[in-house]
Amino acid sequence: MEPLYTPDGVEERWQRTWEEEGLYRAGAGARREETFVICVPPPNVTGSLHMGHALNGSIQDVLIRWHRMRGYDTLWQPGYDHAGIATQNVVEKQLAGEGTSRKELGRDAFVERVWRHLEETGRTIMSQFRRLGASFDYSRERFTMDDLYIEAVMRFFVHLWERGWIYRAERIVNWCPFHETAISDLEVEHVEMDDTLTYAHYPFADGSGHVTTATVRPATMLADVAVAVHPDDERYRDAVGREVVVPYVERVVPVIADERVEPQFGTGALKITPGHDPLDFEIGRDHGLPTITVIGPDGLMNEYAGDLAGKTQQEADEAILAWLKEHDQLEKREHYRHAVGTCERCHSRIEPLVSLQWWVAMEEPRKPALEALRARRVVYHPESQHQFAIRSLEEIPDWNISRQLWWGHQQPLWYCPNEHVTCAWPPPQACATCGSKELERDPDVLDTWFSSALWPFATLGWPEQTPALERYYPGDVNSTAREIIRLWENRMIWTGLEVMGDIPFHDVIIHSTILAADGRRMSKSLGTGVDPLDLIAKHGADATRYGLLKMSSTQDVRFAEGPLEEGRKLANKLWNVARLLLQNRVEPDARPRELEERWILARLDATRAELERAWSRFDFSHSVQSLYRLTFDDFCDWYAEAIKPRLREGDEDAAATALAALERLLALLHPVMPHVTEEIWSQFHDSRLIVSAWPEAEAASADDNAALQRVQEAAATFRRSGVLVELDGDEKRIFDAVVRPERAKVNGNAAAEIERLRREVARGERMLDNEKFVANAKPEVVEAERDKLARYRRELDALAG
RNA sequence: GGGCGGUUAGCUCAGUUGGGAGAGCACCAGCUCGACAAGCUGGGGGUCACUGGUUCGAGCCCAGUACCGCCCACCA
Repeated sequence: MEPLYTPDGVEERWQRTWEEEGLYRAGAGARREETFVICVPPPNVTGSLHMGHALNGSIQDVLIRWHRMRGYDTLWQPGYDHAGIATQNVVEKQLAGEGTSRKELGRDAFVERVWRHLEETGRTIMSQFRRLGASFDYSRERFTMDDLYIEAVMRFFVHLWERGWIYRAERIVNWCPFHETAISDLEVEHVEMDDTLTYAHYPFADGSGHVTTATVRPATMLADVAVAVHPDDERYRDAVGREVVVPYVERVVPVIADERVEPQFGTGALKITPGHDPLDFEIGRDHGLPTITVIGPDGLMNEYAGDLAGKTQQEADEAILAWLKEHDQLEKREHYRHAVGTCERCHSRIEPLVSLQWWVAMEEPRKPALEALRARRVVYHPESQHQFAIRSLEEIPDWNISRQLWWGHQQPLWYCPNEHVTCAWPPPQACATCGSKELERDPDVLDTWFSSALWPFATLGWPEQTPALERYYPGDVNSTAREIIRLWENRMIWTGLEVMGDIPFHDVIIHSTILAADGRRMSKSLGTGVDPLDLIAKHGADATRYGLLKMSSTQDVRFAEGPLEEGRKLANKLWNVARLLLQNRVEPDARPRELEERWILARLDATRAELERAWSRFDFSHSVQSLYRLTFDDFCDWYAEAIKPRLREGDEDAAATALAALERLLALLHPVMPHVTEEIWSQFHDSRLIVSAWPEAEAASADDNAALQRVQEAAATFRRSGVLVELDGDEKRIFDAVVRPERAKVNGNAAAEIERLRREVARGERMLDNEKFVANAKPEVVEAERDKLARYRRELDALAG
């Protein structure tokens, strides 16, 4: 063994070995009936490992490896999401680069092209996860576009249809003019943009003056059907009920009153354009106004735009502005900064568009999920996110599930010439209503999240009642980032309750976001991303896992390399103490004989308890800190130093107990740092640590702990002041072994130490003289103060006397 | 505009029910001891964002202010 631990080669070797020996497989090493199941948030099939994956992978792997060692039948389910709009976007961009487009290719050729693209560059993340040491059951990899998975999606759709929860409605939706598809509210990204607010006169039809409205999109005036004001707005009291003339198109429309108009904004008069604005759509609907559409799905002015048909919106804006100027109806234009909806994939400006879409009515399906959250059968961590998840379900809108895309699950809906709709799977032979055989399938595909919502049970074989589904559903934990609570987590809960009759997991971990060092989000487009694979290459997978876990918490954290270096130091320290202890090849023996042996076994057990407590609460940051302290302070600095003289004398008991203690230390560290621990383990075991037993709880003696604490305090006093506190027996022996007073060059300062103790004594006396403190503080707090005062007085006497 | 979180050492962050202000890194000084200089020992460094309140006692509880971040949102 070399003195410097280098993870290169070692880590890859174990990753191969574990997988080849089947130790990653579901159920490997199981010694009990209970299962422990996590399904990974399926990454995009075209994606590559980023910091979020690496952090989340580390968290999940700690839980999986810990439970595997505890003997559970574990399954960590891997797989990929087809990521409809994202993947289609990538391929469309390629086509654009080749001077062609999906429309030129046609649907079948395009989908073929996507598959080819995935064969070349898809499905790479799972191998990157392997390099992190993630112990997925890779043999069970699933993809949302696998034939069996498609089957599940279709069957689930039909199930919802039969429940009567799927309906078609014409509504205003978020339309992406680049992808030419509707997207859900959750896929819209609001971005602050500079804009211009145009104030235009709408003359009264009777020629007596005008009302002024403000808009950022003059082109939409062509579709105006009213002007609305707030009912309590004094300025427009007389205007309500009269008629105005819309500029350019010179259409006569009413002035109406509606409470949803904000009197403070602009002029307080709002032009109503139901075809192109969500608020206007609602107001128009409630007032029985018609809907006019002048912008088409391609973002250009359509045939209802009269002489502006075929123009871009910008051209239409300019034409209308020119008209307003010419007719002296342009009041002013002013700079205006506001949030504009954009497509989160292509960043095109969202076009609110009235269109016919399919929806899932959420009123019924959300109920059991809400109940499960309220009853805390499913709990989000931290608590604030649990409350958020509940609020999200309380306010959940109906779900627009159809997307006008080609890459995805085509809806199992067919239309006959008589306009009947048939929903069926497998594909029907005839219309369910009229029996017509002329069926045409709905071209739309489903929202990507529709298939993701089925992940916990579809990956196990649903709708078939497979043995895997029987055994591994429901699962236990799900771990993810904040932003997909609504998109994914809540949906898995209601779909699980709906078709499986049970929740998919009982705990949801919402982990921190790792920000770039400057506090901005890590993102490819900003160039602020840090590649986890680079970190692994530099520090090793163990150190990277350690560092990321250290950075995990409930709040966002700025990325720093310090914690990873800490992890590397820990691996190296462990490696070296193992070198020391493995010099004496004896059988490990866990029967402690001496004080320091009883003490280190007690410390190991205390850390075991701390880890169990922390991991049960999904607190990983503190757990790795416990491991660091245990290894450096307790194991190396005290225990290893204390037994060195005995090892030198050839004390076989000391060597045997030391190896037993090392075994436990390796076991405790394994879930966090699997590679270095397995490598050391293999030096004195034929078995594999990954499937070895997690240490059992042991009884510990408080006296041993107190004795060691006396030695540690004596050491601190000696090092600070040069004063030797009297000790005897084992305490003296350990003190001599660790501190080596005969060789120590103590730069102690007794005078300063005496001064320090005097201050402490004075402080203690002040507190205990304070009657209100003694009367009001908890008895144990007062008692602790008395103890401390007594100790400081004792030490002061020893030094000064 | 609404909701949530943050502000503690030069940096990244802990601080569990109110009672000694901490860790790692960085910095300074001293140490080659039977594994480890990627080591060991010691040290310097803080108005716990600000203002007010409750309390014998506040980093922690309450009210407010400032700044930062995230999520949500139909002020045209």
